[in-house]
Amino acid sequence: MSKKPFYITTPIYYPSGNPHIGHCYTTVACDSIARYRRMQGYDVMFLTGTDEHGQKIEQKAAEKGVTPKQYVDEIVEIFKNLWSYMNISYDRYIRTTDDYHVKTVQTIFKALYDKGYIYKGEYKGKYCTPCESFWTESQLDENGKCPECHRDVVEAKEEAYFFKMSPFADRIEKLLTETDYLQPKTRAVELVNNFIKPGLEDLCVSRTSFKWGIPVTFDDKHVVYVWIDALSNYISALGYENEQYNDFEKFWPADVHMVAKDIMRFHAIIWPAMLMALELPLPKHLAVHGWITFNGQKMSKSLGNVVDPLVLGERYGADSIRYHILREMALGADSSFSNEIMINRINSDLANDLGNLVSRTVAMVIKYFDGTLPIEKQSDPMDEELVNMAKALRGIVDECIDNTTLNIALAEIFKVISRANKYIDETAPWVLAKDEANKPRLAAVLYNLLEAIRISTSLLSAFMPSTMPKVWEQIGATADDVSYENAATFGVLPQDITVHKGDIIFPRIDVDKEIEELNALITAQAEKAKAAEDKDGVNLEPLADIIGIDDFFKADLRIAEVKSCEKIPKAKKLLKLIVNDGFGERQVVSGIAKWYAPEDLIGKKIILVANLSPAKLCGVESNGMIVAASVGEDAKVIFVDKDIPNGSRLS
RNA sequence: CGCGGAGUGGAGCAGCUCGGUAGCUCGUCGGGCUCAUAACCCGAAGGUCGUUGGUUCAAAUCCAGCCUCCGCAACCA
Repeated sequence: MSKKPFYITTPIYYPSGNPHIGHCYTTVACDSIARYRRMQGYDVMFLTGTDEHGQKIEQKAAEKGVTPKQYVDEIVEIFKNLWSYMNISYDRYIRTTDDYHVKTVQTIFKALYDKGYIYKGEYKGKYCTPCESFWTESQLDENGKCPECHRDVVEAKEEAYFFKMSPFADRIEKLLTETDYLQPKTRAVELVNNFIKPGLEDLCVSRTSFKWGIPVTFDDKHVVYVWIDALSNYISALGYENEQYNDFEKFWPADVHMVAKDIMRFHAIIWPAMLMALELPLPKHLAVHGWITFNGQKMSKSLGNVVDPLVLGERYGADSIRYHILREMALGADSSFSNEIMINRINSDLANDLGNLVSRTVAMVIKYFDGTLPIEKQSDPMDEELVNMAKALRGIVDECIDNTTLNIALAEIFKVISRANKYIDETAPWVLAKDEANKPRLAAVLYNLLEAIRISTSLLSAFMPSTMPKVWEQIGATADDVSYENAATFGVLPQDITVHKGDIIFPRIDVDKEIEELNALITAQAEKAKAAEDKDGVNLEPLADIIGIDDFFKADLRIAEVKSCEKIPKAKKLLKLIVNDGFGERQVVSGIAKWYAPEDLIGKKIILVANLSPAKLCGVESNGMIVAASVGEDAKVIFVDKDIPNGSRLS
């Protein structure tokens, strides 16, 4: 009998920095599903990896003075260490720099080219430099200018290959709206309205502006751009068009691609289009989860709230972290992370409910029966509810795994654990123990508790693989006792089971103390990161190419005074300013609304790029540009002395 | 009027498809128990379900308007 295959993937992560708890969530979720499927008897292929090409990696490596490969090698080690620490049971780890992957990508690129889906797109095209967009003649506006910003377009300097997406638009729309490919489906409308209805644009799939990528075999000026390079990993890792592996037939199409919402679009539209072009079957499900937010904010290094999963793991154990993120995250929605939420969760569910249940049960078996239950038992109608709940649990969890609702799976398991705690109160074993005549009843109660624990923890072991075996040791269960097959049956443990007192499985955490220490740790970490960045200067853009003084004077920089300023309602980032440049008043639009309120600017003098060609932003005309300094993600407007007259030129 | 989602006791969420007693976890307060990790069990307080109007015998649930928040798109000239 051959086992049924099950193929699940994480995205391949971009190693431009260390892994954080967001990477951790996706990977832990996939790992739990993979483990559960293995328990169920599937032949599982669980793939993760890293996406190692691209300009950003090239730059980062250059800043550090190492080759891109050396740079990624180092970070890949960090990823692998974290996965090993978190007990991630991946079957394969793919790196896009692996030879076999390179071969697959090159073959795919050529195949799409030969089929006519990829074409060299630039030489007849027009390029709008600011928009970084190519346009065909027909797309230009009535004046032959960029249809987006209505400024001059130039013959493109960079030729590029394009992937024709439009032939697949209808099929992709159907895939999103009429099948259960996308989980949850709520975002399908958004995708269809934003991308498919307006017409799928052809996708630029090669670059000549950087070298760190997979060369196009038939045109070595070009490297393959991220889409085809990265997305192909899901099939190259199975040996599609390469010699490294040969289980493509067995595992494709994938059962689940799990991704965070920021890359949903690529997996919902581009990836299916590629597969359609290659005439390959489509994956069955795309499970999209949200971000882990920190106290409601998106995690970011500059906010100093990036949580290092390794630090947390060392303090509380990998399984506690696994449990917390799996329990908090609902499919499709963001979940809020904070040290307090996490510690409370660990305390109340793992320490108080589960850990304590094991502890008190084992203690009673030892106290009342010297560790070994007698064969003779006496059941009671009172037992039924607990027994039935435990027996039904496996079916419920199965369903949750099918639907990728891991948080619900955990909630259901903990319902049984909770019921078991209640059962102790109902049966009051310490009362039974007072009368020798009640021993058979007492033995039955304790046996039922051990069984409830056995069933819950055997199912839980997919989610918390390292601590559950410790429980089994204490309740005296063998590997066979805690198998998936036995998880739907009550009464599997031997009637004369012997338990063993062990260490506390989930120690209670002192909330106040830990939060204080964690906050200190995070602050220190943020400061250290900041200091390192300042030192390395990684925040600074590289210096631009040398220019002559003539080039400088091409830009006419003038002092101007802000007369009035208001927000542009439709735009989030834009302010509309009326400035006096000495000659008169003009309207300028600037993308600084995030950092400046209109009243911060009125009356101030600023530097204006006065001879910039006019442009429309969100439909509002802009004549010129306000000079500002970029400080990391932020922008700081350069204010100048009040005494300088309007219209003075910078030279 | 670009597209979409969401507003439910102190916090986080479920319920809304298919109207009929507003539910869960945590927190708070009170009680119980003593097997256990100051854990466990029971009970209570606390919500006009964003707002206004409509449909209906009956609206958290259906319809319309409005307010607020969030995401996507657009947009840092």
